[in-house]
Amino acid sequence: MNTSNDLNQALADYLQLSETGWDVIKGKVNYSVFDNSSNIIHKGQNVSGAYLVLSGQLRVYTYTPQGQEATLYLIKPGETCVLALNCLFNNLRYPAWVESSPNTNVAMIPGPLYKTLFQSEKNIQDMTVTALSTLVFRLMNEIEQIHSFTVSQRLANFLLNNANADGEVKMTQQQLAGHLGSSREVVARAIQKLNADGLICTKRGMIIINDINRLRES
Amino acid sequence: MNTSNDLNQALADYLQLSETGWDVIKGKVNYSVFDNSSNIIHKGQNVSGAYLVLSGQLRVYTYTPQGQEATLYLIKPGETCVLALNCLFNNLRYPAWVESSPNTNVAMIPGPLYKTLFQSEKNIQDMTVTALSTLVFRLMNEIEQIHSFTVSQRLANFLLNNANADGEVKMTQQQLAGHLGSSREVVARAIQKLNADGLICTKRGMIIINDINRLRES
DNA sequence: ACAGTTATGTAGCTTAAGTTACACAACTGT
DNA sequence: ACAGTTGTGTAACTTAAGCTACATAACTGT
Repeated sequence: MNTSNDLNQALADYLQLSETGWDVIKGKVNYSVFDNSSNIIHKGQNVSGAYLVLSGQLRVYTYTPQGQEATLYLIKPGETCVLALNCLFNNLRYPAWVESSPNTNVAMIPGPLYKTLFQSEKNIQDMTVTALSTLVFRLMNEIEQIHSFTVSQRLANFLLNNANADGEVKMTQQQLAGHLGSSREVVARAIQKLNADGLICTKRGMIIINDINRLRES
Repeated sequence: MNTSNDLNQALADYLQLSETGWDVIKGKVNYSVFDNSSNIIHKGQNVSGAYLVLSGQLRVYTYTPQGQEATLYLIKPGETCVLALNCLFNNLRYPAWVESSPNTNVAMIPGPLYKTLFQSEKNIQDMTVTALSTLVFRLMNEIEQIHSFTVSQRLANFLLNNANADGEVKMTQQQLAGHLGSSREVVARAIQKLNADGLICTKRGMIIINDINRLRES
């Protein structure tokens, strides 16, 4: 996916606009192609529009008071950056950092344009509200998890939710710690335990689920 | 606020609908008057519409795995129940319990009607998106707080944010624990410390802030 | 092949917070 | 006034999780 036509088509597929809606933004969408991993937004920046990932992946993260990165969430193809929408509708500055994976294409619809679309395009309304509500549920669920479960249980949960088809999670322990809001040592301890029980096995930069059923119950 | 006219007027003030918009819902809004504290929604219930608090207060809560209540948030006059909106737009069942304070008036706009209004009424769009995004920020902030601060610091924060004009927070320690997602004993310990340092003083069912500046820095 | 870098495994110490348990104080209703 | 209920104060114990520290393993580039 590299030609301008490809990108336009991908965007159109995701947005499902009416003809008049499409006319509004035609030629005004800003496409960015990131070949390498690079920073896109930094904290405090003004949000210029709605970001829609066409391919690749974006990572949204903040820093803990101790100075280590803490990943908030990942944005996959077809998804928008909810925080950016938030900022857009409330005129706030972006509260986090965003970094792209290699080979990532992003479409940016300028803020005023997006707001115009939002007023009349049913699909944009739906996408916006759905994105926001999904996040609300995810966050509430996470708060509940933090209060109710140990890091070990949350790790098991995270692995189950983020494993690919082969049962692998390709992340370093440091990255896992970032996602769980904990430290590498604590995560390593939990991994060690799961490993000893034979539920998972570890490789450099990845974890492989051995026994998905027992991991679910752990 | 008790006559049907009063309620209608209060609703109109909050919604700021166009004339056509108002015509759509006229006579179809369901007003509820709760004189005493009573349960309004229970977990798993289908959400019938958008709830707008006209006076009094609603409390949204779940239960911890240990069986104790954990307050998620309070809904004050002029605010809607965001979780209900969420459920409405995603056809989900309500994930928590809701209880009213004494003397609470609530307007319920049936779901289909609300969705119709949402498509064209700018103010309803704004209210909905604002309510959702505000919640997103609050939740993210809370997750950050949980990871970064002690219960004592979060308590201080909570007291500062929820004190009335006289610097009082009229809640029992059990209720405070519910809001912080902790246990009464831990909260009592934190209170004891703040009390010993002279930052607050305690009465049965309430806490009074003595030194707001030092509490901010604690 | 080798040096440099990044990731992992482990140990020991410290502390915030959860848990259990109970005495006592303050309200409530009759 | 009294019994019952609800809220508060406090102590002792246990544990998850954070922090420091370091050895070793696995990659990377030249």
